[in-house]
Amino acid sequence: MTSSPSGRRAPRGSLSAAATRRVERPAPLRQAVYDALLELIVNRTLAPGQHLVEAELAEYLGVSRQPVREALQRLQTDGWVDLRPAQGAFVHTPTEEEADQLLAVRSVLETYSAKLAAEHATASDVKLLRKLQKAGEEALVTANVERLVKANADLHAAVASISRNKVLSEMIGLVDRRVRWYYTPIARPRSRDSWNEHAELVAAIADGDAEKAGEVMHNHAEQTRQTYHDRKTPESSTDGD
Amino acid sequence: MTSSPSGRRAPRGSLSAAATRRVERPAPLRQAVYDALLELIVNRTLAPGQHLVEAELAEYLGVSRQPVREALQRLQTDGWVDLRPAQGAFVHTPTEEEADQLLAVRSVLETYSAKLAAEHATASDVKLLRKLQKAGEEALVTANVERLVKANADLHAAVASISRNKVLSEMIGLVDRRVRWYYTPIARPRSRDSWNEHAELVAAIADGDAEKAGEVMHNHAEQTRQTYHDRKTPESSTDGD
DNA sequence: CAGAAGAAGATTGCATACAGTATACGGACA
DNA sequence: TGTCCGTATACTGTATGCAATCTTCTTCTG
Repeated sequence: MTSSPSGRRAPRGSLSAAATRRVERPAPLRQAVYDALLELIVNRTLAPGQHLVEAELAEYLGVSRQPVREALQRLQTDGWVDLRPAQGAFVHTPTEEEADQLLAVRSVLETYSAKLAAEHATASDVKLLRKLQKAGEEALVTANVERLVKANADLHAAVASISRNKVLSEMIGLVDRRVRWYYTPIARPRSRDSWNEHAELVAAIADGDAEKAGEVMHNHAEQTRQTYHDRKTPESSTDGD
Repeated sequence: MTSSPSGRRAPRGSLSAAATRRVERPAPLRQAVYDALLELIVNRTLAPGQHLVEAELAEYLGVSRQPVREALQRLQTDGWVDLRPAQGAFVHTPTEEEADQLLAVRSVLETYSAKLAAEHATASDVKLLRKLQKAGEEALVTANVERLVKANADLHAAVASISRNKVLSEMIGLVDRRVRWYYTPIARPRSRDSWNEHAELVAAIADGDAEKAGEVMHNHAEQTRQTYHDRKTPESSTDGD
């Protein structure tokens, strides 16, 4: 838990492997801790409402409390944990209301991002989208839930990226992950419809039809929201949105 | 700086004064530090690009490095500083591109919030809006820049609050403050127009006309964006947006 | 004189130690 | 027997110390 004996930087030897954007910077431990904790929260190892004791997390992750605290700070501002003064961190418990509000905001943001994407998409962008779409369809036929969820997230992220608005893109990323967190445990069989809508979306973007793209995305998002509300009989689980 | 001798909680004597929501919680130092640093950044005591040395800030604020570090964490995730590994914190330097992207996102979010506000506004909500509008108009005639800026922020915040979507409201708050930070140093004489548009907005919300409210807010935001781009001759300074 | 290697200072990152506060348990008293 | 109070324990909040790293200045060499 204490100290790694030697250095932790990548060797400076050859420039050959410089393909990777940048050599891992000193690799702040807090970032690793943040990722680890987020993973634990998302996959529900740490249940909503659970009290996170710094010392326990620190020991579990093999670091001191300091990086854990810093990670918890970020997790709070990103909405994953609540930090009650003098009491500590608690995994955030999503409410019905909050989930709906997030879905609403996501709808607005994604609609806009789809519009922008249609305006800015290059040929290679469209190519990427089609590739992701194909990956999704394949995951659909193999009924591989994990791949399906990932394909879905990738496609949406790609659209956001193509919008060329970084601020927007980051915000969508944040909102999206939280929505998925709330949403995933709820089984729903919307995958086929969902990917049909994706196909429509990609087509609209390829055409550079901003209005259409926005409309499709809006309906897509509202469908998801509706599905969320309609859930009553948790059928077989698949990806969604 | 170190320890307050006695307790800091309010006496439990009578419940009469329970009007104040909650007794001041232990008041985490990091929060105070966060507020202090944000203030210093916004009013440009800490210039964009400036290197923030933890030890200096700590001494200046009369605390140890720890709370400063935690505050810097939050400031980073909120977009006010950049935290370069092993180098420290630097006040974020806004680029043209980023400012425009923020303005775009804000436009989308505020438009939506105006729509929702029109749908949810109660009589007392409208009353509050009219009061804020009046305060703005008064600040306008007295040409009190500071009051004008505040009145403007208050009105927008009120609309966001009336939308009854907390997630949205918080997001707008975040984006708004950053926009204002980029925007304020640029002189612009849009106040009169701006408050006329505000009046229109309030009227639409009072009518419960969501479409109209959204449209007015959209135009309002796009005007601001336009003004931002058109700035060439920094005329007399006033509030804006 | 230009450029590179080296050393010293400054600053971050992480770990540990201490103090203050909240919660839980147990006993005394009505 | 129930309630209140006091004590003990656990955990957070803050401060300090140390090692690793980055920056800058100096000095040496071509």
